[in-house]
Amino acid sequence: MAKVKPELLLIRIIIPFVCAISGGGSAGRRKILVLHLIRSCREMEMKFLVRTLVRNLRIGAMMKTILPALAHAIVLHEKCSTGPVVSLEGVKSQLQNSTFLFEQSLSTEVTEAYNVIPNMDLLVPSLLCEGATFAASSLAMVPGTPIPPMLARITNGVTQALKLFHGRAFTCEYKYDGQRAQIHRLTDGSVQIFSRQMKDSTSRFPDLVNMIKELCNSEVASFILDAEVDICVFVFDIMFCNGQRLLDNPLRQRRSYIHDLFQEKPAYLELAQQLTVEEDEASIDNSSTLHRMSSFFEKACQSSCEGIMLKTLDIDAGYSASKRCDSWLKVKRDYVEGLGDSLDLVPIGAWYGNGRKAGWYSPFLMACYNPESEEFQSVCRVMSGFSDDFYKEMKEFYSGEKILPKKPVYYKTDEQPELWFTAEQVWEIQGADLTLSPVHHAAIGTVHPSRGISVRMPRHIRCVPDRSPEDCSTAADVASMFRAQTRKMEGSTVRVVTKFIVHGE
DNA sequence: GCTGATGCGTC
DNA sequence: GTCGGAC
DNA sequence: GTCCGACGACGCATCAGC
Repeated sequence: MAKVKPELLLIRIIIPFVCAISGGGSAGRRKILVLHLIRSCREMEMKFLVRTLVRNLRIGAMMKTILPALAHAIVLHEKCSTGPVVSLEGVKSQLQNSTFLFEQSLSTEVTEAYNVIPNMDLLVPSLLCEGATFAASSLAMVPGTPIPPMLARITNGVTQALKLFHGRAFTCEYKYDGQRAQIHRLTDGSVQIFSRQMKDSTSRFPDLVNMIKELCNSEVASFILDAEVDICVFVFDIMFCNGQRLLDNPLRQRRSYIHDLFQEKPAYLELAQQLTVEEDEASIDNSSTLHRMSSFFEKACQSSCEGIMLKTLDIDAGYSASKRCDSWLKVKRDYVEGLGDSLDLVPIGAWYGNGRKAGWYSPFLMACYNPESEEFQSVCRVMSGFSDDFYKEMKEFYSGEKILPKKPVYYKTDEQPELWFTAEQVWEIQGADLTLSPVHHAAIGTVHPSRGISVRMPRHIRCVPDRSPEDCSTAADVASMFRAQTRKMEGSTVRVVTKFIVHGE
């Protein structure tokens, strides 16, 4: 192969090459291209080329860095275009004196604007046009451009939540187990739906689009709604309505706008189930309030919801786009002590960690025990809930004799960890739900012929000391927990038919 | 045309 | 989604 | 307090290779 003379690596030249590679034998051609790229690298380029290829740049330059820089650029831009032509150094020294504070405030404005409308295609032109006079509020919300959804803070129980909202009116809502959907109606009458990550997912919900068009009142021009969608649409907030930005209106007010937009259609489009606690009831000493909240939470869980949300109604009750806020709290079943499904599992293998966990084991492969077949059957991987010190301990503990040369026949799993361990310890693992798994073998053949059981969002809670691996959770335990869970779901809600068939793109 | 691997997006 | 840790 | 990077289970679409 001819030696490639190192040329400047330019993204605009490389990308079309990469994109063009597809079809038969493309893997080989891709390999050659990467080889050429690597040969063309100089100094630091290799590091970032590789990081780019594995899609993990790890340079810590997120919007927090970019946005102030953008503000800085705008100030420089203004200076250069309005004042006499001076050297960049001259501009910089000027800035340090008079404009420094001003630049800071512009930076705040830019950041604020970006939080609400994270769209450079809108932000930059507006900045160039308005320059130093730019204000976050002047960047108009546009239906069709998603805004980052507001997020909630984790709370470990109804009592803690009530304590946090002491003296303020608030609402409790079911937290439905579905997908977050931001529903936009544009002035031309079309409807667009965005996911939690602000991806356009309109095409995945064709039936929902039609229903929205059908159900909203004729005088409605445009809106942006926040909702959870599973088989029904549960609307819980509105951020924009008929040209009006509602982000700063308190939730109680925003809610009234929702009522004006639609009639509810049970099992198709509903407002989220809710319970209101008024200011004078919102006291930690008020046992009646606590009781109402607890039973509301119970009811939510029984209706196959994940738990409840709590939101202030009047005070600090705006819609804070993209922020995880104290004005929205969530209480999930599995956060509450003793309510979640927790399993005692045995680490039977592990992979080597990456990045900041390089040199440690992460994740670990966890298994339950099946005494009948005398097998350890995998349940899940786990990488969350460990302290750095714990990783160090485990690196020392699982070494030497405790690392097996190959997978024992009585370990059952489709996973292929880099290392197999002898069964030694028992760890308590907590998760949100149990699921049927295509890869894990726990209780395989009992609740499903070819699938085992796994656990959603597993995390390590603690080590269970003085427990022999054979005394961990059994396959039968896991199976019965799984059955209990599905029973609960069938017994409660009126989940009739799937109305929103999710289509691929 | 089928199938296993991979990527991507949901939680 | 969860979590611990760095800042 | 906030942010960030470690990674979890799954289902689906797409692709590469036979």
